[in-house]
Amino acid sequence: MIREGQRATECTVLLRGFAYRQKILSDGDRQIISIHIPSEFIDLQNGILGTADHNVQSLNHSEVAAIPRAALMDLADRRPAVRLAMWIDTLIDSSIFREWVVNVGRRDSRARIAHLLCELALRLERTGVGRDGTFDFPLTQEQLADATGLTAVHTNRTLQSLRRDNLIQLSNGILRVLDWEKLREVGDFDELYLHQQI
Amino acid sequence: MIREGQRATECTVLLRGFAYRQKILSDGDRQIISIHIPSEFIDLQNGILGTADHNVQSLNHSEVAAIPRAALMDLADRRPAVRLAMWIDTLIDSSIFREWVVNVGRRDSRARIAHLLCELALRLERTGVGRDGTFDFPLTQEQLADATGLTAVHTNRTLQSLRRDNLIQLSNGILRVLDWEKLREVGDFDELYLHQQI
DNA sequence: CGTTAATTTGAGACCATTCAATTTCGGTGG
DNA sequence: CCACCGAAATTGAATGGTCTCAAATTAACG
Repeated sequence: MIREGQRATECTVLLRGFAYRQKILSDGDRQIISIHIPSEFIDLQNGILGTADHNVQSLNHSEVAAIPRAALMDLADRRPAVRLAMWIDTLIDSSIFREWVVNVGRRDSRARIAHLLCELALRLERTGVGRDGTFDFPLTQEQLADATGLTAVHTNRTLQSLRRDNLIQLSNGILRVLDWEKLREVGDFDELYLHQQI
Repeated sequence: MIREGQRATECTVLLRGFAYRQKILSDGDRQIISIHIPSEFIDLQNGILGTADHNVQSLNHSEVAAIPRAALMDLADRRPAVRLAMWIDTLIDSSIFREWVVNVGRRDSRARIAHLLCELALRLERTGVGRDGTFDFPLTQEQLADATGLTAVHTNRTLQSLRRDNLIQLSNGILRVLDWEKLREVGDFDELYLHQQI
């Protein structure tokens, strides 16, 4: 959808499906930097900064709305409320990155994955996708690994351990959270950083 | 300087000295999320979001300017250029976080530290602090460790390995980059993400 | 100088990786 | 509907990078 180094001419909002942002290292390894669910801006920052510093890919069949950069800037100039909302959107984005730094920097594999699952489940719930602790979750284990800084093999084993403890159920692209409280605890999850309290 | 959960009433700009932002995990571990040098905003995002989601600490004796949140917002409303500049400032912040996710997520200890040193050296150079590859660098090895997701012990050994290869010199709070190109290569460093090209 | 913080060193343990092989799953064509 | 295929998930065993714990050395500072 967007390639690193590319000049931004428009901004896109994800309407349906999942998307993710990633960076590729010189040795071919990759790190997934964020995962996006419907209704989220996926490259607002590129629109403002001008040059993309990372790639954006769609995860499954997805649908986006592209807004010309100029139109967006014009809107921002004329509507203070919209402008502030967009700024806040990018700031929450930023807050999530900070938490991800913590996640990959200081948590062990179980906590990393539990934390990521908590975050996504909560965000999905908040946007009304999925309910009763059941969500679409189209990430492969390899993608999950690249998002948590682990290998696919170890991600597999860690997921098994979370399943064994009856914290989650994950198969066929469907995630079911069986024990919210425990999962939160394992993932050291505190949602303050999502800045979602209304 | 700022404590997690605290309501923001003012924004601060760092005038002298270093500062850093950190998050403390429930088990007491900590992750340093960013390091700030003079002339940078250290909590603009808190000013806009309202609640701090992390702590900010000063590293050495430092000096800051505190701007009342209301005054800043007022300025933003009346001066489009300033407003955009502030937005861009927070976006570059965000871009740096993304790179840090990659750094702690997918690079080994040598690369992590080399990358961090490259980033800071470049930022210091750009703001005119230090020259000839020589910079103030007041981080202790423990803080360096918390910024790279390593332990202090391993950070020590890794620094020794970088010194042994004549890439850097680091002691008494002074960093000297001896071989820019090699250090860049070891750290897999590409400055695009700093968005500093003028 | 004395005291505490910071750095350095050593050895052993462990979490996560690597490499390779096997099994399961989802989709496709005959 | 079954056979087939590639992708994804799973398993095993060995390796290795980083951690842990503890002690020694050096630097910083009043």
